[in-house]
Amino acid sequence: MTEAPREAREQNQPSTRERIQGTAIALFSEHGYEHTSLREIAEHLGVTKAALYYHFKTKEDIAASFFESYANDLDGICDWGDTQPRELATRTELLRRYAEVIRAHVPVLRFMQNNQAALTRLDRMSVFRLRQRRLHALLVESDAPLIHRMRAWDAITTLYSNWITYPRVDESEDEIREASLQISIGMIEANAAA
Amino acid sequence: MTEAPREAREQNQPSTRERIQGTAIALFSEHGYEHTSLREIAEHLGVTKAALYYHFKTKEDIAASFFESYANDLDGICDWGDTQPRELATRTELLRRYAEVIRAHVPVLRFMQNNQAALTRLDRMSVFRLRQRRLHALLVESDAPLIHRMRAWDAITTLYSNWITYPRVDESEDEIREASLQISIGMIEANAAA
DNA sequence: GTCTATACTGTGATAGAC
DNA sequence: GTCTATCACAGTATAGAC
Repeated sequence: MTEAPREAREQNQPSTRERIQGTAIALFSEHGYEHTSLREIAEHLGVTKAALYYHFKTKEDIAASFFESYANDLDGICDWGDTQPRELATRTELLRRYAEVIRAHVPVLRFMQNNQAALTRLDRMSVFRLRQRRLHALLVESDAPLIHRMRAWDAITTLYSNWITYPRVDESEDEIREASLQISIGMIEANAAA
Repeated sequence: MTEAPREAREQNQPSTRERIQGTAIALFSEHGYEHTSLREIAEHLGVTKAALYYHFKTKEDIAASFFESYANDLDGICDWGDTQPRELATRTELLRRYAEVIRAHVPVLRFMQNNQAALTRLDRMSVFRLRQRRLHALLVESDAPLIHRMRAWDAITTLYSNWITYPRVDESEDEIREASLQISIGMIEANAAA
């Protein structure tokens, strides 16, 4: 449901695999990963538990499958970054593009934030962090002072953690996003100014 | 083990309750909360599962008990902050004190970061966030522009999230802590300058 | 007050028939 | 490709020994 069909064989109906993903992410978000049973997912789909095990090796494997699209988008940004000069303008543009990717994957990122332990188990967290480090390497020189490297790291984390943890009251999603981006860009500008 | 004895009755040996806490936080950190069974904890202590249930209502209750000391320390900071003028010098000092509290509770905070979902279940996460918001209210005026309020929020989260998520290589814990604090203070200085 | 013995329900997972 | 049957083990609960 959330995810666009990857291989649209008949273009008509989502595959069983995709239906499982859709139901799973909905229930995981509602009740949490650990408190959503496979029986529950199976019942929502009108199949048995064992049917799920045909499509996914384990329960954690279902969760891990959510990240494919996000990881691809992030790779795309870094690929672009590799072709650009290592200067401030490139870096602000990288952050702008990353903000867009985040925007398109908020449910997945929120799920990740809430279930880091489960994802670490399946070595999915390291895949995520590896990409985060690749982006980081584009935002700051590796021989820069610690505080510069750390500020670049914060520029990345700020961008999605505010979206998830900042205690909103009246503000719209767009306002949050815009302010996050401004703070994030401000941090690498501070690096460039020094 | 990690926690200082609260009520030192005989001053000699830790109580069973404290022994459970010590073993639990060690095993939770090693294998993760969800993948540590009560049987495992009980076996390490040479008691039965049921004995754990005498001292704690549920498994989640064990995890929740870790936070008492941290919460108290954070309350202490805010109590002090309430007596001070609402100006920049107070705010940098608040961050400095908070950094010290974090330093004393890194294992607990790391555990929290990794198991947000489990803690949300027991309504322990909201207790934590409530205190975070109290500190936030001391760092920024409630009618300040969104970007200022958000920057104050980032000043708080940066302080402990860098400690946990920043990909360290050679840097010592002290260097990380010092750099985090500097970035954090820089953010509320940016607020004051505007 | 502190613990053991025992049992219960529901979980993720597997093997093998259709 | 899907289902039935079954598994070991999880968290939980209670009765009762010391």
